[in-house]
Amino acid sequence: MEKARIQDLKDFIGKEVTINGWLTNKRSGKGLEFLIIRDGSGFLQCVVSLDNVGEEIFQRAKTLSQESSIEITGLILEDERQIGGFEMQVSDLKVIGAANAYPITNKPHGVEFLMDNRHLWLRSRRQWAIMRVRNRLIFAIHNFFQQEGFVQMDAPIFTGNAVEGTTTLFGTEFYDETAYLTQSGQLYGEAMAMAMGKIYTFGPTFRAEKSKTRRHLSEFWMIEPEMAFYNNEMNMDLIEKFIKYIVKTVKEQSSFEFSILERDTDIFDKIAGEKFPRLTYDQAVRILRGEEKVNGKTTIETLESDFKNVLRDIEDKHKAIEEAEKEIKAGVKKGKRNYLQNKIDTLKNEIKDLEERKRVIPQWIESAQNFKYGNDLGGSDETVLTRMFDLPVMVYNWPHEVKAFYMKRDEKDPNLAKGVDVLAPEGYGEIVGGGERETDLDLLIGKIHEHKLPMEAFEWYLDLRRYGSVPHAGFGLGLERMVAWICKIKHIRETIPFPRMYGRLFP
RNA sequence: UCUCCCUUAGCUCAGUUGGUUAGAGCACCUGACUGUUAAUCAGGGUGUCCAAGGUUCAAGUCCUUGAGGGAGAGCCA
Repeated sequence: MEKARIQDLKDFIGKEVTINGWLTNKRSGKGLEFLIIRDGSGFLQCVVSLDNVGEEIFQRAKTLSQESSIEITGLILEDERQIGGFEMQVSDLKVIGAANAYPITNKPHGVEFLMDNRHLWLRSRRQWAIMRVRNRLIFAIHNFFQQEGFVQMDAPIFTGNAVEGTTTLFGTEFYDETAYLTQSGQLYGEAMAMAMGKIYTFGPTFRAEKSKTRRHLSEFWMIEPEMAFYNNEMNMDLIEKFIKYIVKTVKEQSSFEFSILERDTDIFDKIAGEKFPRLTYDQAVRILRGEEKVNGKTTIETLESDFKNVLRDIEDKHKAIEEAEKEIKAGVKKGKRNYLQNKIDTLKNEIKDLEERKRVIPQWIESAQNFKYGNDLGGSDETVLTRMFDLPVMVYNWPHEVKAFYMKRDEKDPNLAKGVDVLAPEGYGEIVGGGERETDLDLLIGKIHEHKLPMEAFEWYLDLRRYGSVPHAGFGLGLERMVAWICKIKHIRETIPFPRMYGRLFP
């Protein structure tokens, strides 16, 4: 019997095939078993009918437990109602490996339980979809840079010194010396760019920040392009072209995954079609404080109307809960009661989220109004800024004090550095940070002193300015933050197969 | 490092002003139902109420300390 993967079933309509997979869910009727199987490439409902297969195979199907691995054979039919659009009329079923009391059921579980069972959680439909999008994203990123004539390079993971002195590093042993796990491949990227013209790194990055937030990992993957003969303007053009390419490609290739994730992809069309707002830091601060309007509204006005909407939503949901509870009290059938109880639970969770927003929006308003010129943008400030545009927002020309030592000083205003941050919409915040690099040897040496970094460790880097220095620029993109935003996942821990974060080293 | 919240059955949770024998759904098992979409319906039993100490006639419930987890701030991609 010919074997097939679920993703290729369109070539097997009306034919009999064998599929290897796992049972993900099961429903039953008299003389009928509906097995929902997955094989890694998709999902398929397989119908086992007592009349077709006989008593022995039917019993096998009836007692099959969740996540048992099987070899299943049958006729493939088109059926638009089913997941994936196909269905199998089963003629044979073999059990490869039975699963006993699989811990993750088709009902809700808590975060801690799921994280402890991450090795199994990856089999679930949502996690499957996220990992598939991640895969597509990685491929699209490589495609983009290869098409643009970039050379991929691997930067070292062991490093002898910090790139940005402020960040905490993971120390490790390197023979008789102390080495640190890399927190950026950028300096090495600059060296390689002088050899290749345009390069990009794609590798793991480690930061020992004791951050317990939804946007932080201790180990994450970063893409860092670096281009010779590039200024910050060209850099921003490239970033915009890059993000437009990514969202367009991923939308085309992952529609099934996005439907599982219930991700509305309309915003990707807007992003691919419209020009990204580019704000100087000064202008971003004015907008944030409510001194400058966007589309006729200030941030304060926008947030206050958001706040009112939140209050109204909370009230509506409380009313809906009351009504459902009344209905249950009046006495309904068990099925209806379960349905209503589920609805109430969902509403309660939604209210929790809304209460969180209700608590937080006034704080955002206050922090935006009182924003101090010269500071870096905080998490809420980023959310507020992007809320005004519903597009990725580029903020450039920053006060040089908040940026890294290698950032190029603005010729027109020595207080500014030619860096750029790209803020993702929908509350996701900074996904890209980059800028033009300092080429002035003396300024660079001064900055290394200022940041109290060990000069001898940077001699090789200074050589890049001594031998044929050119204007150059680049940026860094956090893959997991990108995946989180593209999939509209709340927490970054679901965007990488086995997250390493503060308080989590297993499994 | 700081602030707030949580910890009750294998899992998700409810448990009123402290008051008798701590509950529900799911998972699991048995049966019913010939097209189910988290199928449904009937039946079946399970607890170190996170730990230690305290208040009280009486603690899952109140207090103190500790452990684990979550959300946020700072820092950052």
